[in-house]
Amino acid sequence: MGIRAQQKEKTRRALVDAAFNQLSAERSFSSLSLREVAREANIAPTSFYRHFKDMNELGLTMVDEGGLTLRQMMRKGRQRAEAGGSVIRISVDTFMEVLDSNPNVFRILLHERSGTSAAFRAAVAREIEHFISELAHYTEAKAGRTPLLARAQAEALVTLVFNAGASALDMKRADRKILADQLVMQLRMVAKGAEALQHKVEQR
Amino acid sequence: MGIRAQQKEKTRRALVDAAFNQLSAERSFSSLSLREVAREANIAPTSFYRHFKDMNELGLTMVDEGGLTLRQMMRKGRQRAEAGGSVIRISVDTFMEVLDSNPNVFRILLHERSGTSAAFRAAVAREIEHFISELAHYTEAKAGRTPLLARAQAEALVTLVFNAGASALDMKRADRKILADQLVMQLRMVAKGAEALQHKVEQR
DNA sequence: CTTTTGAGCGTACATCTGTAAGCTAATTTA
DNA sequence: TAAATTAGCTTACAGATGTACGCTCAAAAG
Repeated sequence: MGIRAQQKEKTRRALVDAAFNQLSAERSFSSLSLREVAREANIAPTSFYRHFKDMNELGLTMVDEGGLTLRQMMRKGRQRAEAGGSVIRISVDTFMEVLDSNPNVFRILLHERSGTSAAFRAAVAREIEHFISELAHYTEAKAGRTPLLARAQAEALVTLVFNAGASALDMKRADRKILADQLVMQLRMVAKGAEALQHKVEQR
Repeated sequence: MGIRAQQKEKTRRALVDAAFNQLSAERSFSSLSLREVAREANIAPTSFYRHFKDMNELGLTMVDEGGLTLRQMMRKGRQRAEAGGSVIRISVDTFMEVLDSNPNVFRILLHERSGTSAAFRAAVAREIEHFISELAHYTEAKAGRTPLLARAQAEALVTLVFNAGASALDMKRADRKILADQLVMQLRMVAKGAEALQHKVEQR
């Protein structure tokens, strides 16, 4: 890569990082202005356009990147689980750790999931869909679920985890522990319930 | 009520209604400006302040009002269920009807739940808490659940319903039907699972 | 070495925002 | 009836925003 392309990539990263850094509990992506992001990245407002068509394009980039980050971290967690222990417990713990170390990555997904841009909502839905289908295949294989049941179960699990994540963002460490315990209980409910429904189907 | 107070109330309603009307899939409350709302309500921008301290105060009013509306409609649905039939099925159907007739009421709750204002998030959480505790008491009484279990179950149910509601907002009637069926399945999972966990506790 | 390219900059402008100040006119109070 | 209150208005201003336009100057291409 030439010097020029290298520098451009660096600036692009500065823009993405600047935007991520400006996210917080009080600041959503859609409330960021092009000028603010450019300022934080130390470039002139108009130079922004050398990298992204508009703020929308930057935001979608962030959603994609965020989804990828999240999935990679969860995958690492699953590897830990294969060494033994409750899959549910370990997955929840991993998720909470991700939340702790990358809150803004989670924030943009969480917020834009119910945001005002159809493109953003679709992008987030796509990321979440990755989680769901990965999980559905897992339970279909490991627990021998009907595809329909596996899908419903996976979706319920992901929904509960995501939702708990949203609550956790506003909490201190101690309260998160309680939340995590309750989440584990809820996930077990779904697992047990799916099993019961599965048996019902098999009895016919 | 004097003529003056009556007119004032009328204008206040016009403001609230104007704000609700401007909400849509592409427009969240936080993206509305004071001037826009005033324009839609046919008053001068500065007259807004005769009714609300700022947009925040209007928004919190809307959240409270919206939560109340939602609860009232769900209560009516529960009365229908007492005449016989699956509580889960009827509740889901009622919820979908509410969504269809008052999408913007649901939108503000949904969006501000993960919004950037702590006050809004707290207000929405309070409204949701009403649903959860009502439901928890119900299952504690009807199904004899442990308080802890009842709480976790109720929270899971409400989470799943709310989340399905969010997805439904983007769907056409036919797809909503499928979604509703899957939601019913998920709610049954949770109910069955909670039952199973309850038995486990009782066996000791 | 000469030419082309393009990242980043400064200036400029039209538009929108929240809200301060002070007026009007109708209702309410005394 | 006279005085006080107040909902709503007009005017005004400072600040922020997105982005069009044209320049510079270092890197890349030839």
